[in-house]
Amino acid sequence: MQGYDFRRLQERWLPVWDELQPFRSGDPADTRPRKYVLDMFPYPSGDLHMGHAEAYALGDVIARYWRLQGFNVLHPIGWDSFGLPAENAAIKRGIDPRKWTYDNIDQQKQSMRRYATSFDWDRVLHTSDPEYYKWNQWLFLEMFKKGLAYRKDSWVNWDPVDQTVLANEQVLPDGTSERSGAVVVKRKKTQWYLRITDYADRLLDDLNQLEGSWPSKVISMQRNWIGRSRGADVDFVIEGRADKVTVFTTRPDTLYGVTFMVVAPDSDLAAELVAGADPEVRMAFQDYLEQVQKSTEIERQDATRDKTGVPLGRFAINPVNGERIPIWTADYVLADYGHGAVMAVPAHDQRDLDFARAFGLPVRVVLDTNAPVTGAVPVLELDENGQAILPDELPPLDPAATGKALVGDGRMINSGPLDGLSKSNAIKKIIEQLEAAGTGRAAKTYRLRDWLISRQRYWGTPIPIIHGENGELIPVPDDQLPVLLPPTDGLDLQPRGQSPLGAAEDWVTVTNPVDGTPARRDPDTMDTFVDSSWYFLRFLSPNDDSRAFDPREADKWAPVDQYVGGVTHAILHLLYARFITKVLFDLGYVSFTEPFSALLNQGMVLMDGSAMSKSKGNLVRLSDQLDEHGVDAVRLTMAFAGPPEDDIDWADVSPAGSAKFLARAWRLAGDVTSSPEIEWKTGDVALRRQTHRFLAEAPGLIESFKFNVVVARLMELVNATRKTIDSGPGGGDAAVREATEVIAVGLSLFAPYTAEDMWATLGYAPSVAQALWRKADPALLIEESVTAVVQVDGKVRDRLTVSPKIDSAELERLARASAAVIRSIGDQPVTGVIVRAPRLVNITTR
RNA sequence: GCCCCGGUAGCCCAAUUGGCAGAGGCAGACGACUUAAAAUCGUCCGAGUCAGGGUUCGAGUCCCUGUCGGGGUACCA
Repeated sequence: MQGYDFRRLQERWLPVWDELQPFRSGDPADTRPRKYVLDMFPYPSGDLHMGHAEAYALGDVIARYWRLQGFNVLHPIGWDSFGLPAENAAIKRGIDPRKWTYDNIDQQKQSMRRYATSFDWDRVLHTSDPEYYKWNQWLFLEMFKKGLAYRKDSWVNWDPVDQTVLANEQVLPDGTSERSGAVVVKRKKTQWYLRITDYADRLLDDLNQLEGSWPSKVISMQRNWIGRSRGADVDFVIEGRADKVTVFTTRPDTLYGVTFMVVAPDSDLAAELVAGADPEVRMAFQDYLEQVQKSTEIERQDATRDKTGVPLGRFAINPVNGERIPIWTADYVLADYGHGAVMAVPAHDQRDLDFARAFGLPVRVVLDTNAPVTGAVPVLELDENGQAILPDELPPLDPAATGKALVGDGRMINSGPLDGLSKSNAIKKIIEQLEAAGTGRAAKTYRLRDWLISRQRYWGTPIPIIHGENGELIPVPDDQLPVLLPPTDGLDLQPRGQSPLGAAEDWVTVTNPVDGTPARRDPDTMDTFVDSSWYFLRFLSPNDDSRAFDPREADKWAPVDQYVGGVTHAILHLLYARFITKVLFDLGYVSFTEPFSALLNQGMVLMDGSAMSKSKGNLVRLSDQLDEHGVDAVRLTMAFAGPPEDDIDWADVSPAGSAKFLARAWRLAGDVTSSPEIEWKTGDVALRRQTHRFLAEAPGLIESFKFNVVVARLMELVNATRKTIDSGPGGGDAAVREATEVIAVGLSLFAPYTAEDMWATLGYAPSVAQALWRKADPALLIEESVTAVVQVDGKVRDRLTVSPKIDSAELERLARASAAVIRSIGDQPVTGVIVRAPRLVNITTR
């Protein structure tokens, strides 16, 4: 007999699976219950790498597990194949982005096949196929018709390297582009947006449903990103202006402490207010605005930077006390948050205080934070002698002098009718008063902004809008979809800040479908996150050319039962997919509001403590690993390395060790000498118990993603079986066959080639992929005896072998009779006995 | 700055959720087989759970403080 040779196994079984196609899910006569297991689809840049290998190994464990449990599992794969890298590669090397993209897809497809991923290859999709992006355009037009897609002239994030606008979500916290790494700048542009802010409350509140099924980290990141704050809108009369200006504040209780107002320099409001001011003021404002616009996101977001700003020479009237306050402009106020204007309360807001101190503006305390809050237990500070400092001896509250805004709770002062109230009571009362007076109301606002989806690049979905001569926006009629991308011949794809499509004259020039007058196509393409926001639905009927997806299939399969992917998409992709799902629900196309019922985030694969990269010289090539250790060993290593959400440092794990274990398991099958018809009952009881304990435990471990523990249990079972063969009843024992069969089925989750070969050696055909998980025999799970620990004062003094059914009184009697226990108690009085039958007795003497 | 997560043998990780700290692997040592080596098989070596305090009959597990590491977020009114 030959030794374990992973190359031979791979060559033997791959053609068999191709022939058998055990992972097809589309049989309408299939009556098994269904599960939808989805891996995030890849972007086709080059071949698969170690990160893909981890993600797809783990997703495959879950898909194969549910199949073993008797489910019809939908486990599809496709490619997120639009996007800038294809276009940039095309520019750099002069190849058509189509060729680059589809060549890469072919390569990845072959690698996945070799990697033994259990995908349903009948359902493959590529988002760059016209058959796919047609439905992107359909979705866009559905949203356009509902007012959810709209154009807006606004300051946008501009990537000066890729020469395109970016969504807020694509700008990293350090102000650089997540794609190109360039420092993002602001430009004013008319762009297409999707009205995700209309869904902010639902996107936030529905996260509660996902609690427990999604990683809490992702949930909190999404909550943070949506960033709902509650407070009040307050209307301020502006001198010399008919309309009031509304500001949003989370601290309406401090309204009596307002000493000035600040508007965002890049807001329409600032421009309008300054228009009526003196020429010097206008000049100063212009200078300031230019200076602000020149600054990058990085500079702007540096909170330690000194406050800057200029007065606008205009005044507002505080609605609660009639005070006249100056209006300033400063870039610490953002144009697109709230109303682009704030009421400044320097005594109780650090930013306002910094600004007031920089420009000598008044500071008025309206909340005494030294005063005990009504109903609360006062916390007194102690002096150096440990004596309590009484409130009236505390240092005076003077933020103007200390530079520290008073943000705590306390008692309202200098606030007319609010005096004496606590912060939260004052907020309630002032909102009532504002509402009664008609000068304000309770309000909430969000950090989330509308989703900017237009891109000035070639390799994406054309936006299906025609611009009429008079600027009207006409949807491309349904029967003219898809709007195909023009060929790249003669087009200059070099980024120049305008969509290359605009230069394709034949393509861009059309007649107005309404009145036949000359018109032009919208030259922009969509953000590729639109493509990936609904692809999980297209998998359900990938070849349906009459609609985006078949709602009957959606009722059968969706939402996705288990989604698997990297935490890098915690905000972007997952938020967009949730949003689009809710839109499709509102439009009546689906009957659920959340796309992914459960989410597993796998960690990253590192090398020597950091992410792999060519420049760091720590790149581990997947193909090298597969050549050296084989597919099964690499997959097993991914599963065994630790909890799936933890990063794997390839330097810490041992694919060679995995290969050794697989060889050890595989040899068991060759040592089984009994036939499949053997009577299990005749087998070695100890091994049978262990086998059935594995059968009972493994499902719970898999379902809680403890793949590493399942592998460890398999190792134990292999060790025990080996022992039974070599130094027990031998390879002819029924328990050896039973254990080896269970090992083969268990291993099929992680190491399909090895498992398949074992299964054949054990005399079964055609495929372990079509086997089922065996039920554990309850009779074999009952232990005959257990070890009871006897403690004295918490220290273990004796161990007793007892029946698992022993009652407390009997166990206590045995424990107190133990010589070791009696010795250890000595002549101390026994003060208590805790009995947890059948495992533990603790006798206390204190 | 704010929010969240983590620290268990030299290393990667388990521990029925408050009940004997060790399942598994890597590395290491020794032995068997071999002319020898590899492969294989067997045996062994190993922390008292980051530090301090608290709750409890009992704490790796719960609470507090600190520390180290990781992540998210940051003029969001």
